[in-house]
Amino acid sequence: MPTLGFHTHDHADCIASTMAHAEAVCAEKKLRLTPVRRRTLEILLDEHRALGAYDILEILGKEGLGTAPPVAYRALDFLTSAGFAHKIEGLNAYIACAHLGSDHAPAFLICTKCKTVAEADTPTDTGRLAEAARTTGFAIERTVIEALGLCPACQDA
Amino acid sequence: MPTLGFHTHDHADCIASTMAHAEAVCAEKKLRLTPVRRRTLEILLDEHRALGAYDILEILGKEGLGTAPPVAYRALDFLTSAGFAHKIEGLNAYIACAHLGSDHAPAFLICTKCKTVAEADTPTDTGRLAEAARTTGFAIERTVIEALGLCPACQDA
DNA sequence: TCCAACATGTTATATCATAACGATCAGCGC
DNA sequence: GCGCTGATCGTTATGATATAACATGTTGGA
Repeated sequence: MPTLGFHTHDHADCIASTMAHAEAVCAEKKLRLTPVRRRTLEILLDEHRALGAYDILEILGKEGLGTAPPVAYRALDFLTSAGFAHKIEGLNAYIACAHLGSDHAPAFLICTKCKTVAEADTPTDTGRLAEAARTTGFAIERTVIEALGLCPACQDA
Repeated sequence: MPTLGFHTHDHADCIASTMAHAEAVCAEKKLRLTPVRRRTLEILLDEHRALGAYDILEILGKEGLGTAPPVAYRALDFLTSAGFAHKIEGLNAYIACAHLGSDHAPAFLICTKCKTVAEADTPTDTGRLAEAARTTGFAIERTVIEALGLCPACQDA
């Protein structure tokens, strides 16, 4: 069942619980949630929308955490590899994972106006892509499932 | 029923029939299939795999059809707007549409090694994204549905 | 014929991303 | 503690993708 995000929620709690979860996963898997990585994840969670690598870099720079592009890209690589964040290919932007903990093939509804993103998780082994892959012998490594459009709020405006 | 592309086929015929179809559509919709646009579509059909805008530009340049990036991007914008080509967001590359004529939400199986792309068309009003959009009031303008991985041939190699 | 819309040519620049290399740091066996 | 090893970081430079802006040319209809 998809869980979606165009609604209000306890934001402070969602940040805190996700950070706690990320720390637990890092401890378990011997990953290192360094200051830059931690802060990058916080920024993504805080905004709750898709951010470009250079948007993040600008914030990191103001806080003295680095100014060169690789700083942001390395942090984002780590977060996406660990499953803590996803890349939105349709926007060349990044977003915190809204479903930490489940092994998932994320699907996104992306508002092109306000850049808010709703994440709907789907099983990894069903759906048209999985079916097509099975019938052709294709080995899926990664899926990109995105819908670009306008969220309810931006349609009204 | 998806039609997929990791198999041999009559390539000359597939190019000819697609070009003929494109011309018919342009005639009907009063679109202008100019030399650059026509040649760009031919290039995409000829390769039958995802090509970057600058790959196309290089070929166009050798043929005297233009050397500056906007030449390629404008042709690609036209082709994608008209539905004759699609952008593969996961590769920042472009490919000719394999299902000209049907109003479709394309789904792709993309080999990251040889860049061959299989296009499976799906109805525009079903599936998880459409369902999620309906339940949230999201207005979909465009969908990006891609699986990146290895095709049968590249798995063996 | 003239106009308006569309298309093209060109320069410059914006945006997104990574290669490469040396310095530094954390964990680990001794 | 010492030194090894692999991960991480800081930095410079560059590569790859994409568009803004504006002048010029072309097309087809009023």
